[in-house]
Amino acid sequence: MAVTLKDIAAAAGVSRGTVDRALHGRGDVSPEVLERVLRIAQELNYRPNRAALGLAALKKPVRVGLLLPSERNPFFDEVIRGARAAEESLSDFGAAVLLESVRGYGSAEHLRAFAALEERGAGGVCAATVDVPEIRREIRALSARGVPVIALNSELSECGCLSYVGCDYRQTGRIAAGMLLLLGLRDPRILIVTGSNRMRGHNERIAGFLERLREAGVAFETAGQVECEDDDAAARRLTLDALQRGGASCVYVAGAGVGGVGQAVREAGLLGKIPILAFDDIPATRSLVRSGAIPATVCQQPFEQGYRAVKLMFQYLANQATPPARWIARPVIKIRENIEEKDGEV
Amino acid sequence: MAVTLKDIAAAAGVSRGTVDRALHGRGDVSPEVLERVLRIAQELNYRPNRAALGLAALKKPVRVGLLLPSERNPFFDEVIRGARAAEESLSDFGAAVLLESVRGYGSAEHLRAFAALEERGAGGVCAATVDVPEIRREIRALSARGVPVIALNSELSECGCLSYVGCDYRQTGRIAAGMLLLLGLRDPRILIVTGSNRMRGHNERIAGFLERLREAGVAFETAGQVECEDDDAAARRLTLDALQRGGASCVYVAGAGVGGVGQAVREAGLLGKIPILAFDDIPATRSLVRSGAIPATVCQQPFEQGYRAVKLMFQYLANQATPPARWIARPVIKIRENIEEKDGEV
DNA sequence: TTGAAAGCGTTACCAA
DNA sequence: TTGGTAACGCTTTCAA
Repeated sequence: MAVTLKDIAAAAGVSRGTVDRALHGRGDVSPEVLERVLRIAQELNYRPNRAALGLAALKKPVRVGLLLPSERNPFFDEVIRGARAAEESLSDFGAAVLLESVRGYGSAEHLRAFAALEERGAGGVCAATVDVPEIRREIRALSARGVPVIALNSELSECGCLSYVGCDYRQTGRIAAGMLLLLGLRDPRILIVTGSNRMRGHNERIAGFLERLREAGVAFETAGQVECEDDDAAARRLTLDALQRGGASCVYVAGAGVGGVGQAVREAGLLGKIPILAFDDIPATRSLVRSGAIPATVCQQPFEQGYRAVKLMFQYLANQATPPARWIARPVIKIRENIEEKDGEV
Repeated sequence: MAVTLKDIAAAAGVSRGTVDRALHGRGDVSPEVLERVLRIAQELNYRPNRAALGLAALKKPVRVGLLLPSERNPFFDEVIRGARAAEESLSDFGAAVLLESVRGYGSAEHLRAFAALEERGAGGVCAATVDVPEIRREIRALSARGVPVIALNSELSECGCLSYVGCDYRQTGRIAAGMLLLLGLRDPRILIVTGSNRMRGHNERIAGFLERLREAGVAFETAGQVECEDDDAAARRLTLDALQRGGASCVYVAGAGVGGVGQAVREAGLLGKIPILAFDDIPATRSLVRSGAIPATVCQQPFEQGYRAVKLMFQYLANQATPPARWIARPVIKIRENIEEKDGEV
């Protein structure tokens, strides 16, 4: 049978309340008692019972804020599903999720959303936001006010975040390169379509991709790099233009806008003739995988990310369990034969 | 705030104990009270609180039996890791796992292991066993005695199992075919190495593989099919023989014995020249993926399977939550670039 | 057939 | 600085 507070109390000759205060540093405890209790807890390898923690936590429910650029963004819909699943499975422990859904990555709107979450009583916030000074300042201020922040999906530079939950973009780029290698293209000529040069994740995906190709000693060259601002219309225009001018044998899409890229490749009469490598499992990639235009897409488990972020934040708030500095989603390769598998059984 | 027993008791004008008995059909409850309580619970959408359930369940701990052919089998080591992880995360709810590890698939030994688990007080058993009459009879008998069984990793024909937790072998075969298609081999000549023609999973993997190739309209032919009894030495010998005789441009390994296959391909001077398609992430496949001999291996999340089986069984025993008839692990494609990712964060 | 109460492990509040 | 106690939601046992 597991060691309980009561066991420690008995061994230390004090009451359970005192043990509780000693272990959690709340309230006053005399130095001797403190030392004794901590030592005994250590020796007995005390681990608090989660069921009991949960039951007790019901008395003061915890609200986890969620800030996502999820307006009209199917990727973040999955993150939300995961967060809701976590809410559901933690609701018996007193958890609730507050969602602020914004459109795009404008920092003014993100700042408003942070304020709204605090206003609504969030005890902590999981945020997929932008790595700019004004946001970092806000996060530092929130943390100082006792509202910790977990960076979700987009990593943030030093700003006191509790943790990063997301993928390793460089690594997913390397995996995309691995799939390209399997295709066995001779001397590939690669057109790179990125979302934005300001998005760290997109840059890392490109760096990882090229790094791996170089490592493998492939005689590749690039047929240019275009920036589509994650917009399908721009992606279509720029890709078509580049294809007609540059003659690529392969397109690498580091960000969104895949639908536009597919359209351009079709208009150039190259659909199914040159492979498109892309990321994530969203309707646009999914349909191109089905048609064979995308041989493989490298996904990052958005459901899991949402689930994890909420769960880690809750455990921190309710049980003061410190999350790992980084929780990295395992990359998932999807091809035509497994693109229909659905994610998110928990 | 969620609806509690107390709320129902108040609404029905009875005590909490009565509500409990009514909802769970234990003890005597008058028809009128029963009807009233059930109706109110329904209306209020009552969902028992898991933390409280867990806390109360601590009083009578639940033991989940685990029967695995895991002696000298790295695949099942992962299943065990998953089961232990589940035990750990459920230990605060009164769960314990009893492991019986056997060598191979001999039904006599499996029967002994079933008996041992019952003897040791297992309230339910998760078993990776063989689909033969004497085993099915034992499972029926166990179930009748109130010890339910979940089929783990190997599906069993009708024998009253509570659930099947494992992969869809046909589907993983199709995915392997998908990877072969991506490689773009012209008119592939495929040597099929199976573990055993008596293993349903192996047969299904072959069927799915061939089915998908046919669907895709590939002009393939087989360079024979050999049966290695999941043994490396046999696999090496049979593969070498077949390669020298038949001249395959690709080897498909449906079961274990991959290490032997790799050895044979090397001895035939074909390592890295003809692709080997295999399953699971075990040391043998892993090292062949690293060296490039296996372009891709299709894995079935053994950790998850172990975790899931134990968790479902526990929830059934402790909270009478009926598990789904089938819990199918999502297949995972591993190539050189993601073979080092480690599984089993829960 | 029903109700009352104790107990599971933890937290939080009030009194000493 | 400490101890006692009620409370969280559910199960179980004992009395009525």
